[in-house]
Amino acid sequence: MPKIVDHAKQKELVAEAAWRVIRREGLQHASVRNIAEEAKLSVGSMRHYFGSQSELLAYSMQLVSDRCSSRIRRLDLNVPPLEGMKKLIMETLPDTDEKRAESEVWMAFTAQALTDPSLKELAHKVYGHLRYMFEHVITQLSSLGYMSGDLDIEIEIQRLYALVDGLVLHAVLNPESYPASRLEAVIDYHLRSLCPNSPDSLAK
Amino acid sequence: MPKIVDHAKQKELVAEAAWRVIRREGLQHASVRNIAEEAKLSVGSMRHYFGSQSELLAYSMQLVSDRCSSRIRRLDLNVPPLEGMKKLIMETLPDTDEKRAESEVWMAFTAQALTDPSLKELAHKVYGHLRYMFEHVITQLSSLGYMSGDLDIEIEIQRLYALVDGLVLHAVLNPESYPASRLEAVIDYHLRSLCPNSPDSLAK
Amino acid sequence: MPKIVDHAKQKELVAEAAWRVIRREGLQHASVRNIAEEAKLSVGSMRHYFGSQSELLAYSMQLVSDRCSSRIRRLDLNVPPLEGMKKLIMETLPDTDEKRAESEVWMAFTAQALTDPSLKELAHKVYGHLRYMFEHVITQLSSLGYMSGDLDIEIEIQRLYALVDGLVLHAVLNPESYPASRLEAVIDYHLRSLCPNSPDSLAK
Amino acid sequence: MPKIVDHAKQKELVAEAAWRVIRREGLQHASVRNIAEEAKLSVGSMRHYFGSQSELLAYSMQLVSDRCSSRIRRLDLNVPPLEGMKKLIMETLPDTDEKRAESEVWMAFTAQALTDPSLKELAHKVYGHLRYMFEHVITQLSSLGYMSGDLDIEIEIQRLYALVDGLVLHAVLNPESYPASRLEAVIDYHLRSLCPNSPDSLAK
DNA sequence: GATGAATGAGTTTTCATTCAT
DNA sequence: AATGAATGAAAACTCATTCAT
Repeated sequence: MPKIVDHAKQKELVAEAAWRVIRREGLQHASVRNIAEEAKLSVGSMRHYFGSQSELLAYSMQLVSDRCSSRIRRLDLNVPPLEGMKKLIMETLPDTDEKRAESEVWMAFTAQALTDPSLKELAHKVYGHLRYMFEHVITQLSSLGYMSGDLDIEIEIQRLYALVDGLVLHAVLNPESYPASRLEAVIDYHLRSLCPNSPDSLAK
Repeated sequence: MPKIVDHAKQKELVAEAAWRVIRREGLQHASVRNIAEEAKLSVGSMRHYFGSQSELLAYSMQLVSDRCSSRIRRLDLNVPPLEGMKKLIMETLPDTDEKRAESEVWMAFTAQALTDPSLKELAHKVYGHLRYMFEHVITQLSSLGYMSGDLDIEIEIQRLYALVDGLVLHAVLNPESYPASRLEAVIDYHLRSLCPNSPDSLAK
Repeated sequence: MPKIVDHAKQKELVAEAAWRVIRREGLQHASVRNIAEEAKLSVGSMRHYFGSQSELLAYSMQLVSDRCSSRIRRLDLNVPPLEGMKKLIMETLPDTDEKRAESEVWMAFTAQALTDPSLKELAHKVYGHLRYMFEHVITQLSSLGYMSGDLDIEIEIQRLYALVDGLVLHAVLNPESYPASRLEAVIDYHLRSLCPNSPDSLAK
Repeated sequence: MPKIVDHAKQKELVAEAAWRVIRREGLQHASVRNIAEEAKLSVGSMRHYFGSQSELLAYSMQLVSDRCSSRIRRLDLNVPPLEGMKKLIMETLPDTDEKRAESEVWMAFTAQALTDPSLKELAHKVYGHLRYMFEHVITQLSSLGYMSGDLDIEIEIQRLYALVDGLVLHAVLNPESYPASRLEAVIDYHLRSLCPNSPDSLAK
């Protein structure tokens, strides 16, 4: 079914055009017309891929999450546990141009999700997935005995997740103050402070 | 003599109407028309107070920052230092309805600032002020000898600021998971982990 | 395949609707709305033909000039030279309803061009073309030896052009005082006074 | 009654502010607000001088004509007749900054008068006055025997008036091509061609 | 399937005018 | 008398969506 593949590919191309418009002009200018122009398509033919603007935007938001997930899935985790956890975390941070693009777009969608129910659902789903990932990180480190015994697991999860999202926010707003090296340094620092008993060190 | 109206007060009333619209329907529906209706003014008369929509929105964004600043200025800091620092931090977190409202509005504006130069300027200014406040918190705790000696001041500032903004974000997106008590608990926890040598404890 | 519409023809129809509005109500009422209504189109669909009001008005102004040019181009100049020159001149004068319409519209645009840079450019271009035509008329008559030798060519050009534009103005403002016969008489008179040596006479 | 004088003076100041707006931005931007701002008055207080916008604009148009009339009235005509006639004509041409301003404003109003009945009346009245003045010029020169006998008086009047208004138009549109000296040269040239029998010459 | 014409509702902004003080 | 607040209408322009071809 080659047509299907083309169809899916075309949808991604349109969504990426949407990303470019959103980054350049903001979500409020991500009109069907502007996106069609950016994708070099006619307004009419975009309707074959997306039945409405909401559908297009929801797909574009979903694509950000999918791209991040598939990066994480492709990660080689045959490394010492502490470094593996760090790798997971680093995948969510804007330390490359591509990831910076995604973070900017994600942030725009997140703000929109506050008042747009159709986006809100996706925002919550993704929030849940990430929360689950950070839960995994903390429980792993804890069950490996890297963390000191009296730590509060739930708070550590919330602290780590908040730290990461706060860093994403600050890096997006202030990219020049948050180069890849700085983001990595903050994560290394936090993980080290969490894991005084780790036998691995975060070589860098 | 013209009709006497408290110009400044009227501007605040309009800005607060803008907040309500933004919270209810999002920034993209914060049209002059909708805000005028919410403020129970005619569109035309709103122009006496704000010459353009940008001006209105910039003022509304500024007001969020001003409200937070004045709350901080009114704080009674005649308390043990660690508790004082905590009070400063807590003022920025959405632990009341009023502050939740401000946070939601602030988040919408922040996302918009990514692509709107006039808002970007204000976003950066406020970012600088907050960064300075967190710098103050960390250097105070450090110079009081509460923190262990080998901590990296710069990273601690960035970590604290990111943690706080991440918490704001999560609390706004997931208010039911982040009641006031939870926000306070995370902050207490972080401060305690920073200050193993503090003579004060954070009574709760 | 899209609905088939003659794009160029449609633009002319809209521009002619604009002319009618301008003649009836003046340039200041030549709003997009009024022109759309006159053209029996929706405001929105006029945007397919003209991206903005300025574009529409510039096109409408250009059309006046184009119509006059093409009339001149279609002129049969296989006549005695003096009569040929007269025919050129007469094409610019409002001696028919159609030409009166064009002159009225042209005058409205010319006044607007004083303060509207996009129209000013066109006004100057057309001014140049007409000036060139009158230059041609004077130099032709001169090189044929029709004019007396001591005439100042440059001044004669300016005098002829000013006379013609002044007549257009007066005929537009006072049509009942300037019927076709009167306009022709003034031009005949001026040409005769210029060409005492002409072997042709301007039969009338 | 000093108040009355002030009132009249104030009206002139407002009208001159209107002129400045019209010259700078065009008649379509000569709104009550813009004129009030230019005149440094409040919108409300302008209502004490002009009951409506039409009234203000009509007065502003009238003022152009009045200024020109009073300049002509103040003219010293104790000079040879041909020079006197030239002086009359030159008063209507834009050969100084002040007169250029009036001509520009007049042209804007004249175009508007085509479709605005309240201005049309004034335009016609002024047209009549000027026509009368040019009639006077031609009949004077004729009765003095300066002109050759076989001239057509009526056509000469229309020719002179059209020439003058055409020159005004061209000078306003192309000021750099029509400095004072050029305007004067064209008028001198025309008068000389009209008056081959004049004993006076137009010294220059 | 693909295109672009068409539409009507929406946006911000400017405006003349009225009115309370 | 003088001011500026208030209003509702009208302006240009953008938009998502529908539809004929």
